[in-house]
Amino acid sequence: MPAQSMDELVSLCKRRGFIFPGSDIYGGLQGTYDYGPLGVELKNNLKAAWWRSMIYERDDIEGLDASILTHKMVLRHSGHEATFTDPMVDNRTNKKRYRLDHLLKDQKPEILSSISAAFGFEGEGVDALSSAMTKNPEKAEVALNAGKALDPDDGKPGNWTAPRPFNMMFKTTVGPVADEESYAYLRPETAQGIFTNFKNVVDSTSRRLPFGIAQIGKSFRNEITPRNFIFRVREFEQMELEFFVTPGTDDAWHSTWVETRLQWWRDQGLESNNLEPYHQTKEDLSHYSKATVDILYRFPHGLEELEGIANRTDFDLGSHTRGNDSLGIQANVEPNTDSTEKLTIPHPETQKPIVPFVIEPSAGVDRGVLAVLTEAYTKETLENGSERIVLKLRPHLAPIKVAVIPLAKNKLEITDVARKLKKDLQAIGFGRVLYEDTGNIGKAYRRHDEVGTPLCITVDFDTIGQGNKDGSEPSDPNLLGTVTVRNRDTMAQERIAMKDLPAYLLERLR
RNA sequence: GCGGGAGUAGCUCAGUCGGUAGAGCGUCAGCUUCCCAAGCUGAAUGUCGAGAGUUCGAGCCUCUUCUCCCGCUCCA
Repeated sequence: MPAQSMDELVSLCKRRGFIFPGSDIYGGLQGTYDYGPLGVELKNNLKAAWWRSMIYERDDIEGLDASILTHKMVLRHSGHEATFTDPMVDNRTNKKRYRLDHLLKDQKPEILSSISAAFGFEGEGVDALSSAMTKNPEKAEVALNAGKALDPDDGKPGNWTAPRPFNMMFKTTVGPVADEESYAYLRPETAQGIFTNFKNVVDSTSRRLPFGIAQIGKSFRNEITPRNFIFRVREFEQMELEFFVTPGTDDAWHSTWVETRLQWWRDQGLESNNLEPYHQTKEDLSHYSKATVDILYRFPHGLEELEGIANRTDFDLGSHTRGNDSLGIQANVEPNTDSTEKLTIPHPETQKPIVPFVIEPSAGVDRGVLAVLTEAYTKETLENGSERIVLKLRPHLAPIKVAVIPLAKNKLEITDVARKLKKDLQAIGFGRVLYEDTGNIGKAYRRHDEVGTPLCITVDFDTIGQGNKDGSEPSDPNLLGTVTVRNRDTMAQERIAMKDLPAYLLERLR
């Protein structure tokens, strides 16, 4: 049974060195977490598994690592400057806070028109009214109160503040002079770096449709309320694929990718009944998307998004394309005279330049780590009544692959063999091997259960051809040069010759 | 940002009326044991989240602030 509460996971992560609060010794910085010695291994393993499945095991995807600092024009034309700046208003009476456009949409028609009249608005539509009000906050405050806008919570007229922008993107100054214009953004998603490099990748790899560009990297969002451990944080890591397809084939590719991604998460050890695809409704869809399927996972705090697979149509490449009004782009894109490029590729049949559609499977690395930890966390009651905590991680994700344990830590003949074995196994290169000599053998096993080490190898007296501590009992000559290998999940042990270990381990740690 | 709860050793937590800082587990060293958290001896680790105030004296009372949890709000 997976972890039931976030608290027990947080505690294990801190205790064993997976994840710590960011800036801990100064009281912590909200929405930041640091990965410790075991956490970084786990996270790297998860990313490596994704990269392998995208880049190495397929023939139609290229890799990329774009910079985090991003030109403001990129995020202007991507639509983020507009949509990531939500004007908020507060009701002073009951202390509730709303997005201005949401609040307006909740009003009855007659109230909406009296607000509109009080503001002196002459255009059409709630969104236009909202953006007009955002540009003139003082007048907007007067209009909201004069028009008696109702609070959706209690249905009474509120005492409204002026709308104030809340920017979800982190800005930073670039260069020595901090003035109005010398700023850049920390990217709010890795995707834009892929779109801006579309032409570079196509030109340097001779790719033709369909093909994808994959990237893993940090992104930053100034979340209002970071919450739930590493689930919602301000600095996080994404694994994103932008898969470019011929318009018309996009729906089929979208379904294909949903299936592919679900299977990948199952391969990381997540149980099917804890994974749930969710088809976003029209109201949920973001500004760029034609259809989005979320892969939800049953986290300790609830069923929430692990990955989103969006059909972004030709919106992104279209938006970043110079002279995009002449290319028959299907998405509703703003004219672009800032970009220097046409982000097009020949149509596979007509060879005419087109802006392709893009399917985007976008997964959160940190959320993935949290899901994998949640799923793996297991509390078992043993036959003797004692309890053990086991992280039943898939071997390819385990931070430590093998622990080599000398049965007696003060017996040189044994520790020498164990140390040499550790070194030899490490050299094979399947991941981290640890020499473990703290406490007694049972303690060592339990410690490695708790961090998910799949196999523990014990060097004992038989290994060195000695029946017991002082050699007073005869040793079985067949056991000379063999060790015991103990399985994390079953606790069963096997006797294996040291020379056979490399093959044995490679087969089991894949 | 609002409302509620919490913050004391690495973890889980106790701390009475305001009067010298505690337990269990864990960690480290040594001994012992030698295959599933056994035992013995010893040790380290606390600005009691931070700052200010009241007081002869504050872990405890007051204020400010930070962080975490729950519920709102938000969530490309």
